[in-house]
Amino acid sequence: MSSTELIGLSYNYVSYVVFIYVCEIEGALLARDTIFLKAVSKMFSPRGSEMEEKRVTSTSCEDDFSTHEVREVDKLKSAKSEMGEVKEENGRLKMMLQQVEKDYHSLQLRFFDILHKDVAEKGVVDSSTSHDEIEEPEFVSLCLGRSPKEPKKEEIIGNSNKPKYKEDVEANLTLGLDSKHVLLMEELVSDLSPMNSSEESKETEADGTFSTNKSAKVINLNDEISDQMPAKRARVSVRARCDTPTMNDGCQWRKYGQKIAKGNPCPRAYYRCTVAPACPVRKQVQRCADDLSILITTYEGTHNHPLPVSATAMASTTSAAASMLLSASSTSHPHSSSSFGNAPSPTTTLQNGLSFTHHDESRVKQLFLPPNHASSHLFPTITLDLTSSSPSSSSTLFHRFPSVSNPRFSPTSFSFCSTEPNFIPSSIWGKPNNNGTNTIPIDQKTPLRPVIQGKHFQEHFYQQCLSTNQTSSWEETITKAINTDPSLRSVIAAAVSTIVGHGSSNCTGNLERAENVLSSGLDLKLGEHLQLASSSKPLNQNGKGCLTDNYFKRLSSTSSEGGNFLFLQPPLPFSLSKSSTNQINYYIP
DNA sequence: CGCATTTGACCAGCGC
DNA sequence: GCGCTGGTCAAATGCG
Repeated sequence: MSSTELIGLSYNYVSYVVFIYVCEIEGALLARDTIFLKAVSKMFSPRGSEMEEKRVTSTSCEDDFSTHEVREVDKLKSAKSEMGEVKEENGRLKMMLQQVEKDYHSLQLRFFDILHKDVAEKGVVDSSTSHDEIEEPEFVSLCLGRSPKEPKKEEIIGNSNKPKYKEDVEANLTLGLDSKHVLLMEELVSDLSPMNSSEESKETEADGTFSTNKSAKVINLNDEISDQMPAKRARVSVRARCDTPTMNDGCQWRKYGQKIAKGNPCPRAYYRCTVAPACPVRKQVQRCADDLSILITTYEGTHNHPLPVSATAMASTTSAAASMLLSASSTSHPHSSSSFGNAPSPTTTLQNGLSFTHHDESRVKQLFLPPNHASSHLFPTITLDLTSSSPSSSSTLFHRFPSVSNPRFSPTSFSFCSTEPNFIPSSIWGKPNNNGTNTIPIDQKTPLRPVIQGKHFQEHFYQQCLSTNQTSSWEETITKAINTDPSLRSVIAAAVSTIVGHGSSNCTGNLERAENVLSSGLDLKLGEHLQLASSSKPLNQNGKGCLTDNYFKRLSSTSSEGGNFLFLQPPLPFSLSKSSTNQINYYIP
């Protein structure tokens, strides 16, 4: 693994941390606001005028009154002091938030710096490298599965150097649940829908309309964002062992065609999403020719409607994969596009999560053809391999799709390892109904994306992530990866120390502490974190916030208790494996 | 009867 | 230009 990938991994990792961190602080700020308002309302409550009345009417009982008045004045004073404390706390939290953002930004810059250096070095080696692609600043998409940004989007932001993420966070320093806040949260959630990084489908554009429900406004905002996305349409292909005709991903599909595709005796079925009438999302389902127990599902398009909760796991997974594919396709072409298909070429492949690998063509040709061979000429395709069970079965870990005729988009493969033959938890994709189709109704009680607001979003968001019940594998994967690779640990430790280190001037100490945190096991207690992040009672009995303190204690603690490092899990576990080739992967048995 | 699926026809893109 | 292939359409069919 090159330094770039290493930094990329840590950058991605740290992005999760920062996101959670910011959410924590925002939650704390909201809580402080509540206290502040309470204090103010206490001051101007009817009891105040009641006190005035008493002052006038109870002149005959001056002793009683004076006692009572003193009591009320004391209360007023305590309320004022409380208000002052809250204000101070607010200020501190704001400062901390700004510091985190600053550190995050500097980390980002460092990452880009290293990345550029790395690419430049490779550019020297490979003279055929396209400079345009080197300069393409789409690495940002590594963050939280976000999509690459377009200059147009940056123009809107107003500062091309400032990440949108930061801008949004800054917008939320107003502490209000205003539209900006909703937009931020909405954007974050919308990134979890499949293929949001891809452009809106032709159908949607042709229709020019969206659903007329109350979510239309927010969806249009998303559409505005997706309209700014690059004109690439990524496809996400999921390979999974599945006995049923289709994999239940939580969405509702209608079959509209079936074909016998070349190179595979098994027919390919075509489905379109029917959750919303005009939803442009399609999927293709085909059995693997080599192993009939493996079902290959290829998703394409962007949902233009809120997703059922049961569909979010798959949606977020495919979205993240697509984002990484799109960013990788823009950043890796210097290596992949030059000679792929003709000579043993160092084809960049996102394999087993975040590592890169190189294949020669002879190997590539042994692997199966993609279900969408022809379309892969047009669209970049990423494969999430959910079938592998061990690193030794490397032939099934990744499958390069030979896109010889058009090397522009080298299909990319992710691999998710599992020890169970049919490991996809029913909690994620549910169970197919009798006829094998997916007819999971949208839970009407579940708040859909457009109505998720502010703090409630956080809870909802985390709950959704938690509901995927995939905590352990990803935690274990990352934990083990970090434990087994000292260099990775160092890089992440450095990144983490950048974030948590602002409280101390001792950078070395921070680094050391962060390394200790990492080596102590990175026991990622998402449940605990949820408690923290979504707690409706972030204050202790004194009315002072303990949330942030707890957070920092947890973050900096090196005790064996674990829970010392918190971050958001991705929707599905990205397993990392170590193979014998020149790539460095991480594998969790 | 309504809805979902099946299946042959049609179209577009690509390579030769 | 022709043939191949993937993708979609829509009438026919099946099912509850």
